[in-house]
Amino acid sequence: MNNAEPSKRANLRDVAKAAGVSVATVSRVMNTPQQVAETTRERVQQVIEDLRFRPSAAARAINSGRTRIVGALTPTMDNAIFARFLDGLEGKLAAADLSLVVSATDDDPIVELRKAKELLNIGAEGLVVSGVTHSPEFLSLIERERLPIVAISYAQPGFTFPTVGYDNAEAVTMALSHLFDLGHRDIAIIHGLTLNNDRTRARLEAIAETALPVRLSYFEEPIDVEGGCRAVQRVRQSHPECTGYLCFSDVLAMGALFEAQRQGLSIPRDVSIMGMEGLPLTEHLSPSLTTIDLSVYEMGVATAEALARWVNEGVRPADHRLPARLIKRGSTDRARVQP
Amino acid sequence: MNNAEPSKRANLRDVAKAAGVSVATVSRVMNTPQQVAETTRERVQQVIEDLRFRPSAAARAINSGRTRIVGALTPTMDNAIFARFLDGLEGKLAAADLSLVVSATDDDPIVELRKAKELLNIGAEGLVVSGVTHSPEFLSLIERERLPIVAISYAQPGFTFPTVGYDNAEAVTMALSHLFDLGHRDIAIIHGLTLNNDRTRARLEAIAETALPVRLSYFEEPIDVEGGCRAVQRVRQSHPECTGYLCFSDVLAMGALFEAQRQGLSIPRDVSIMGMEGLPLTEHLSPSLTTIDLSVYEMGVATAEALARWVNEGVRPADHRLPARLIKRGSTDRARVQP
DNA sequence: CAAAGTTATGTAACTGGTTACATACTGTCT
DNA sequence: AGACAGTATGTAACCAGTTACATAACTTTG
Repeated sequence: MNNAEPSKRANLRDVAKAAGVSVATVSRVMNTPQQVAETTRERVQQVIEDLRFRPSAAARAINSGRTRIVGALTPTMDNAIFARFLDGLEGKLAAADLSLVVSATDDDPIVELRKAKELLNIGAEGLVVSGVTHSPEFLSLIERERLPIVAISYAQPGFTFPTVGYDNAEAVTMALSHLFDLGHRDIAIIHGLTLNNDRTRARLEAIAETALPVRLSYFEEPIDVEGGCRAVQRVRQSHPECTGYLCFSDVLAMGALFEAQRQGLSIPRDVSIMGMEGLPLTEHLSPSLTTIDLSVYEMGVATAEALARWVNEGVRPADHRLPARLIKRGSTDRARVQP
Repeated sequence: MNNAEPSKRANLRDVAKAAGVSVATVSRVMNTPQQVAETTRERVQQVIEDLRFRPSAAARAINSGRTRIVGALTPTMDNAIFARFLDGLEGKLAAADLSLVVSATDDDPIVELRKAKELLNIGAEGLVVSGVTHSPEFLSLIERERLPIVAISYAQPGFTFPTVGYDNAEAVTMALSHLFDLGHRDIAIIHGLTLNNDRTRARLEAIAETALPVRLSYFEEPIDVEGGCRAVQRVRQSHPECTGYLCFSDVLAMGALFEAQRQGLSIPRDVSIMGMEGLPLTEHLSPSLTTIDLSVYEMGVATAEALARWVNEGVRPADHRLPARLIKRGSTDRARVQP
């Protein structure tokens, strides 16, 4: 009575044998059930359930050439902005029956290339990358594989791959103008590392070309709250005349706000601070943070739609430009009259 | 002269033919190169490069039975705590040559079951889930597939699957004791939705069993900054006598802090507020937030190590209990003397 | 009632790798 | 010189599905 089954997973042949039909019939029950007579279909279904048959993804993939997997290469996940983006991305991809593999690049092109290759090795059918600057090896890899790929956080119609993102120049100009309109003339630009980050560089270039009569000073720090704090310490030391702090990220802006308050500054009376991104959190700070909303969640959704159509239907998506919108809140106000 | 190649991707046979060797030799060049004579190996390597040959992941998987993919089912990604966890998880998994597919369940067991099935369908070799409460269908699915799986955020030795997490009861008791030691007797417990969240429920149960002579009132809100704000509004209305606010999440605590300050309360003079999780951000708030550090990043790393060993080497990991540590900061202090 | 059409099912080739086994070649030892 | 070991390579089966084509049974039509 020792029913010592090897307990191996059942395959198509096992099901066919148990149901007394051919493998083709079982395959049809699963893929085109209307082609199978009702009695046969029900019998096969029953066997499938009894044997707990689950078709092998690999075997399917080998025939269809499809894995239904796409990959996202982001600098990190531990950053509110990418977390929010990925949340939007995953939700919409799942609706299109695609699975999302995430991979952090740490803003290093070498890591990006390596991880992109790994994604291809596991059969990713499409990719999401951050920004439009990539290593030549990466670009040629994508090109020769003819891989569907979408670049995010950067609106650049006509780029090598479709872009889903905002116009960084427009967004930063909007921010600078806001401070200018409030009378700020000495402005500290607090930004993330420019190394391997074209979004930051694009914003800096736009700022550099401004026609507004403002005096700018620049402070580079890693994009975390700590970085925002340190930036403000540096601003206070080297450029205490600045009355407007423009941060290229809400995270930096939060750090800046906290540190400025810790230093006894009243925001916005003494100094105006603004961020960029539009994280939900910023609304609840005291004072609430003026920011440029970059619709990050929507970017995730739009990216998923674009990539899903390309991967599933072969339609290369058009560029998708997301609006940048000034959200005026409590952390910015008219500049104090200079002494 | 029209060299109209169909430009199909090269496969093993193509490479073998072009190099004038058998498919077995090409396969050996890729997997056990030392078995192949040097001249042959070099010739084949050259053809592989010329033809841009990339072995099909599906074909490999069909033979090895391995996909090198694992899945993580988290309630959401758009939450600092899971983002940080996933970041640690992905990094360590990548080092073990495993790819991470993420899937948001929205704390809904039905979605969890559906997405778990989808992960199995794409061939996930292992799973990460949040907490130890799951639908019976989910549990039996895991059991009959004998799938390596790790539950996080919950230390429970002897549970159906290995757990990597902290002791929720210990953590919350630590928090409550801290407030008690500071003289707080009327304490508001601000927590996330209990529905489908066993971490929250475990903390509530531990709190309910406390021997400390304190008067507790409970406020349930979604875990976001907004929720923290609303909770404080409710506390101020219905239980203004509370001097200690214990939030089960740093995100709630931030909202609570902001709202309390907005209502003109001085923290920690009028009210002490504390969170749980130990997000880096909390250190920089004004006042800095007292919290229970739950080593979330480390949890990601430990989970990756546990799951990677199980998936790669077949070794079912032991439970891994992470320390909960009180980080005393500026947002808590001695309770005002009651009038 | 035979020809034609429809429907259900089966056979076997095919996808792209891996690998057990067979074979051919080279060198060593007695 | 012949037996033997060791190395390099090839042949073909195999993994678990899909699908083109063949076939059989049954229905419809002239």
